[in-house]
Amino acid sequence: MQKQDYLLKQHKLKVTNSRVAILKYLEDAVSPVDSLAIKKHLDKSTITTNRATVFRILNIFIREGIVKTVQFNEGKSRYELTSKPEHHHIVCTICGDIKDVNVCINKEMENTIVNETGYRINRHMLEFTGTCPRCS
Amino acid sequence: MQKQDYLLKQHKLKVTNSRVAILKYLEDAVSPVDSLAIKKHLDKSTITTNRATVFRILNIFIREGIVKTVQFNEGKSRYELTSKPEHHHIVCTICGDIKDVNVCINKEMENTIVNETGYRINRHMLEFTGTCPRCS
DNA sequence: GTGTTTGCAAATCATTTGCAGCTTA
DNA sequence: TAAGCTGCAAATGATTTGCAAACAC
Repeated sequence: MQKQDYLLKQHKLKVTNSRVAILKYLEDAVSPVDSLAIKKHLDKSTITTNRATVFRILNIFIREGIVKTVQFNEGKSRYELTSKPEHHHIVCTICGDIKDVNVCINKEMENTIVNETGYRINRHMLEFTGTCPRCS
Repeated sequence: MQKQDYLLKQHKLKVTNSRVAILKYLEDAVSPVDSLAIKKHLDKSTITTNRATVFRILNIFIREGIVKTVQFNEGKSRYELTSKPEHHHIVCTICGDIKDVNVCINKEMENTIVNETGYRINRHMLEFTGTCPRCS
């Protein structure tokens, strides 16, 4: 039994080719991928999946907390595994390349916000925009 | 001459009712608004504007650097004036309420990223998610 | 076997575009 | 008047949904 099968079973989800393949693809992805990239990847393999199915699978994964979305002002969502170590992204405004960055917000900052707004904080998201070495 | 007229002229844009009204609405907005909220606001006044026109105006303002977009994983864009002092947002996952927060990334952090990735940084975006005092 | 998934086609939602008529400068 | 705007309707692109057939367990 593959580890993807195991993860699916843990969440009481049926093990299907598309789901396993999508999980594998997300594990290998070096940056958040969009639904079309997932679809194209599957098309290259023996597994043919419908676009609607890709979205349905992704939404189930999101509901289960396996996947989360990121949006980079592209008018579409990108998806990545929540199990990836916490990180943020920097996007090249010229070529669209996305890299992970490992800086993070400190507790002190969060406390300031809690005091300022009265909100309880669950998550935060940090995104940088700039030009990559090649495009600079 | 109103200050909105002046701003439009500075950018060599013709002064029209819709443009002035959208600028005013954005000035009064306490958090980023979406295209529909803008349209509804205009409908309540004497100015009737087409949805397409709202988008066209917003895109011109973005091109001119008067307005910028923010996205909160809602599948749509929100808009705010770039002239607002630099700030970030915290979004309530329950009621969707959005508040400004005033913490910011420090230089040190940016330097770390520059060294780590080789990217040149133009902008950054910080977003917190949590529950507002009322929903907590 | 039965409840879950999937494919397909149609629907929806945000946003964009072509074109003809109207307005601002 | 001319370039720049706008309305309208149709196009686009991402995502969702209804329904009937196929599949996992």
